[in-house]
Amino acid sequence: MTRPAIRLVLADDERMVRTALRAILSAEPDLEVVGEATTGAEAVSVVRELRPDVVLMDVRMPEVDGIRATEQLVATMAEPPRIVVVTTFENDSYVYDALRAGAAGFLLKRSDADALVQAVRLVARTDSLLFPSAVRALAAEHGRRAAPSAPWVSKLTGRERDVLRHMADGLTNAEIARRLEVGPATVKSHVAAVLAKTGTRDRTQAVIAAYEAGFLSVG
Amino acid sequence: MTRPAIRLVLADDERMVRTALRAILSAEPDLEVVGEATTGAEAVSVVRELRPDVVLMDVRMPEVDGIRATEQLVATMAEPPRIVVVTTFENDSYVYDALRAGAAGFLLKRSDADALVQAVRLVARTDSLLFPSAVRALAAEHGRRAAPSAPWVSKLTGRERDVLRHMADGLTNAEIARRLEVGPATVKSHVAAVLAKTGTRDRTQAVIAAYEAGFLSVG
DNA sequence: GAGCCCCTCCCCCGTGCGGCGGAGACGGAT
DNA sequence: ATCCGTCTCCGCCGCACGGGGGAGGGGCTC
Repeated sequence: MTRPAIRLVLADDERMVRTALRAILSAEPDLEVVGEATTGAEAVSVVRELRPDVVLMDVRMPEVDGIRATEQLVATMAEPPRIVVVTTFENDSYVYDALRAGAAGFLLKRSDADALVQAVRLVARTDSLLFPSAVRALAAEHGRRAAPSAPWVSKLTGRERDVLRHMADGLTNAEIARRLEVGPATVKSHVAAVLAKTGTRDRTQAVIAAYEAGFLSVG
Repeated sequence: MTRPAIRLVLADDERMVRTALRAILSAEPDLEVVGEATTGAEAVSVVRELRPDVVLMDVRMPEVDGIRATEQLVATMAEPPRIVVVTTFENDSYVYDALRAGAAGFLLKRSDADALVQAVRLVARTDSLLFPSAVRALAAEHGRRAAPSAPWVSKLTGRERDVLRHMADGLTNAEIARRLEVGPATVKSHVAAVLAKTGTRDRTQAVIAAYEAGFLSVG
């Protein structure tokens, strides 16, 4: 049963992460890391050129993020590779976007080496298992809730949107800070900006406004 | 690294399917089929008794179907096993129900032996991989449209509903007290009860829960 | 280079909020 | 007659929150 090795590309802007992933994956005889990328744009070109079987794609990357890179690859390649989106937190709203963009899998950075390797093998070899097109359908439907939007939506900066999304998950400022990997004071600033722009007085009203404006894809 | 074998229970009303699954799975040294069931009801009792690591659960079964059996197991067991729901068609609406019921995975009957084995190993060993809580969230949301209201809704008293509605209007406790013509302390009590019954931490989370449960008339 | 926006982070301060642990009154159930 | 659930209300406490008013750096445009 000697199959050709599974060819992998790693896309992550942090060298340490790439190194760690490479170390884990290269230890497996049936896995071969054929390329790396440090930005979303680079990921797209590297993947187009090398045509790997699986891509481990970080969400957070300079220039073009992992979601957009995934979108582009899935949309433009005849036979796109299986793309596994890697992130730190499972409740990240990125998840939905990742699935909608066409990601085949979703992996947490805190996964152990064993899980990582098995996940790679799994997505590489099969297309009929854990949540295949069904998930795509779910995510697509989720996204179809693209609502008309309220006036204030367009006035929010990128960071403010991030913060509002997390507010709408019921997180405290401290928790949001941890997830966004910034200081609590920063989150406070963004929250204040969100409250001002949404014309609300506290986080609860802001979340209500978000729901009613269809800002959240749930609505 | 000799780990204890992964203990499996197969639940399927067709003997042929069980035999086939058993043949495939038993060929692997690290997998052990410890029990079988032919109905949903039987699956529940067998699983409760044997406490396997993974259950392969057919959707279509006599008496109680696989979805309900999954629901019951996940809801009632302290440490429910990983339940992989098995079906024939991927666009089956069962998929959504399965995920919502708490299934850890979803497998198509046309999967080859290799995929089956790997899927079992994967769900057994890890809980942080391909589409974890995110899928659950998606499925839950999907279900909300079809079947509104959450379990906690019916448990709220009349007054608690009143208070929750006003909370969802973004009012403070003092404001709610004025509208309901009661003391602020009373509102606090009701709010506390609402938080307890909705399993939320603060009013923001409670409002989110209300929105997502379709508790509000306009949502 | 000046101006502007965005993101980051800091201080102080008042308070709304939620947890904890009560209590009295009413009404329906058995 | 007793019990239980509901609604009403109390005090105390700690903390997360939001307001006010900043500061510094990077990136953009003009």
